[in-house]
Amino acid sequence: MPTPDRTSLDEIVDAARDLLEADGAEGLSMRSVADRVGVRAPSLYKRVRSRDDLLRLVAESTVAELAERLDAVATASAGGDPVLRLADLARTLRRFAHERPAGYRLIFAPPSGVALAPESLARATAALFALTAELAGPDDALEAARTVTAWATGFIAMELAGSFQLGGDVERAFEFGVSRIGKALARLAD
Amino acid sequence: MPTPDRTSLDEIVDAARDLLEADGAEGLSMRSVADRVGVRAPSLYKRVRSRDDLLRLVAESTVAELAERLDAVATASAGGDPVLRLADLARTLRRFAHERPAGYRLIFAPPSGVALAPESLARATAALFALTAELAGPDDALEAARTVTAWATGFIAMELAGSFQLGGDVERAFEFGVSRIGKALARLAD
DNA sequence: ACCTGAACACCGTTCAAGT
DNA sequence: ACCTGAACACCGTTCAAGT
Repeated sequence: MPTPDRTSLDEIVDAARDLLEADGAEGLSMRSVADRVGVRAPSLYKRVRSRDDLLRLVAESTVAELAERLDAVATASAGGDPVLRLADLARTLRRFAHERPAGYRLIFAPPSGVALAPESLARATAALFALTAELAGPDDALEAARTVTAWATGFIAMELAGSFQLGGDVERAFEFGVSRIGKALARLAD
Repeated sequence: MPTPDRTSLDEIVDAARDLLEADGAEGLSMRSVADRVGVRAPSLYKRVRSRDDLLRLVAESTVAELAERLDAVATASAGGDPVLRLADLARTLRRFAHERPAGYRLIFAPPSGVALAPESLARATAALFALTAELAGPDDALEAARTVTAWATGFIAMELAGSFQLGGDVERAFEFGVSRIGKALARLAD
């Protein structure tokens, strides 16, 4: 005789996401997630294949949210100065990382068993890609997008890890970087 | 009655480093390290405070090695074109990351309980810092160093994580990035 | 069809007992 | 002074038994 469902995949992923932000990756255990949704740990395996699979689902849901936000900013600024639009996009990424550091890290520095679908990351960086094509021209668009993405994710990763230890103004360093890189891609002097 | 030492801190750190590169961070357990040096896991606690402490020691030894390599390259190229010297330094960092990906990640994306001494990272980036001061001038030296470090570590992190999924030539993207950024810091056209 | 308790093989870590 | 086995409180995961 079938029993009524006591939870759902969505509820599990949301609980996992909350635990991840509250307690970090090591606080997200199958037992803690199960506790939060009101079942026992073995029941989770009816809906996810493994803990890594659950982490992947959290990463997918987080990257989809990030993509939406980046798209919204790109749309709102459409037609403006590309160098300034690039800075807007980079600030949006950074703001997202500050709001959801653990989820951000899960996307851009996933543990070995967790891999996003290639399309998911591509969708999130599509707005950026369009902008770098505009800035650097179609021949260098891919290289330019990789340069910006590498800088932004590297900057944010170091910031979140507390690696900027020499003092100075982190905001200023961010603005310095995005402005110089934006201009370099457009080959503008100064 | 004292028993003779059956291992040493150096031997433990070396074993941990080898296990880290061979099996990743999750393969580095106190029991596996103990096995490798021929004692039981509880004995390790005579020489390290915790597993995180052991990871920190591995990170410190790795970053010291990296610092030596970067210094050697910087010394060898002293007096040359600063933009080319910067590219040399960046390639050296990338080569190190390819040789020792797990150790590299431990330095630039350490887990939450593992923190390098501030001086260690500063010492490793000293050569880079000197070069960016030369390129961008003393007023922007810190911001310039952060821009280069962020780009290089971000690029390598994405490469190691397999995040460059749109095809294209990763070597070309690396050379494109370092050359554009180097010139941008020096404010050179093209 | 979903959920559960019990169990297995692992962890990091502590500690009393051995030499 | 160092090393050990035993133990504790955790893991992820499997599986037979319940409803």
